[in-house]
Amino acid sequence: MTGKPKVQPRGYHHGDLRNALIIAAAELIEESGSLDFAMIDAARRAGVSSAAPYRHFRDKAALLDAVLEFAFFALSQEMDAVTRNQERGSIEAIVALGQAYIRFVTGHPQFYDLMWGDRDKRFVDDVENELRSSGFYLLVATVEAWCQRSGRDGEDALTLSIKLWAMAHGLSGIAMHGHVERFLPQADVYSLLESSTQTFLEGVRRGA
Amino acid sequence: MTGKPKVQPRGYHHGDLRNALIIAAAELIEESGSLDFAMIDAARRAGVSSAAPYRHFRDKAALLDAVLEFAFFALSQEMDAVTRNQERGSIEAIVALGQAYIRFVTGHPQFYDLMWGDRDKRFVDDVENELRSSGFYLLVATVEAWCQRSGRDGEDALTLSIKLWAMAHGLSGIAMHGHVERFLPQADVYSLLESSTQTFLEGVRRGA
DNA sequence: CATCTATGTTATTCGCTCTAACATTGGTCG
DNA sequence: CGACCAATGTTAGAGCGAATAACATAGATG
Repeated sequence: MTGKPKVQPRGYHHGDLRNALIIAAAELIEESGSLDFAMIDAARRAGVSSAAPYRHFRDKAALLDAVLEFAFFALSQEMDAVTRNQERGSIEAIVALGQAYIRFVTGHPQFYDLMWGDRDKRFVDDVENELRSSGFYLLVATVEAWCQRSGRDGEDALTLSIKLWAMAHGLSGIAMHGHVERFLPQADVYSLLESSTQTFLEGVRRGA
Repeated sequence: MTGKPKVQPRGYHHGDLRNALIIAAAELIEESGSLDFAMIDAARRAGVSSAAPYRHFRDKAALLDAVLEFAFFALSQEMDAVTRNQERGSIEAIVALGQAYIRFVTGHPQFYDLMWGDRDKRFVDDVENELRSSGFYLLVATVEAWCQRSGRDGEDALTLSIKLWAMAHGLSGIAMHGHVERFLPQADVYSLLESSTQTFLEGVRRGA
């Protein structure tokens, strides 16, 4: 997280316990497929006692928040990577962003639960907002470019982006719960997003 | 749930404890805004001891499943009610269904967490699928009617319905997390859905 | 090198889920 | 009609995990 190199001090003091705990928690979440891991297991995995984590995190929710921050960072990284291979302002670029979103979210269902689960438990701090926005504004910029290229300068790129985000987000959730398989066994969620996006943007072009 | 009348037996045996617990749990979830209620509180609220619930539910997850079933039932009821006031096969009918979905989901965020949270904890039984489908097939029927009216008989109503569901579902989640307020303070989620739907269906009409 | 603070440990408390063993009662069948 | 028994309730308590308190160690700093 902080970029410090991983070392093996093995002394009384761990040296990088905070990050070790975040990684341990993320692993436990990934392995169990649930957010209900035991604090003591994360501690054990990091090689410390059950009380040690509380020097770095006020409580379990705080550790989960750190994992959440990590997840948002990873997501925005992947979205960022994807835009590099796409022509600026093309429909393909917009589709690729949505597909990256779906790929990340369905590939890490536990992170999805963290990111979109219970709202109240989470202190929606600046970091989260910033990271979340960084991914979102990538989409906004792409949509703005598309508007210009399509001669629809008057269009509100922000509103359009929210709607496109909703499409990708909605399809992710539906796919993750197996509803795509259930109702459209022959379809896959990535092509659903592609055709949805094309249909929608065609509607925008037509001024609807 | 079972339709039995609510009575006041007040004896050693409760008489309708199973339903009383479901209601108590739903209330606690609603009040606390979280799924982490204590089993003993639900029991207390129903007027029984802490062990009594386990005669009716194997564990807490089973009680949550019952609440989930109730939530799906309530959702499909609301969607059903909405179609009655709409012209069959109109865009308005489709929009109204989506808005009912959003209204239910954002109005009961805790139910949303139940319905769309952790997948593994939940035994996805037939009842859930049936109820979930009953709401979904309401949409499918409406979309089919719209296709006919719009002279687009060849269109796959099922695929279209999944995409429309995704729009409503995605907007719900985004709105619930305050992102609509954050990014589009002057907008509201219901009109976003309306314009999204219109744009999308215009794209479909154009054959995109 | 003395000390101070960050970070770790062990021991413990507390709350909650779930089970065990026992109690009550309403329905059923001789 | 009355004896039984299955369903449904009760109290007691085991066991787990979160969080805290009191104590220990060591790495940094003057």
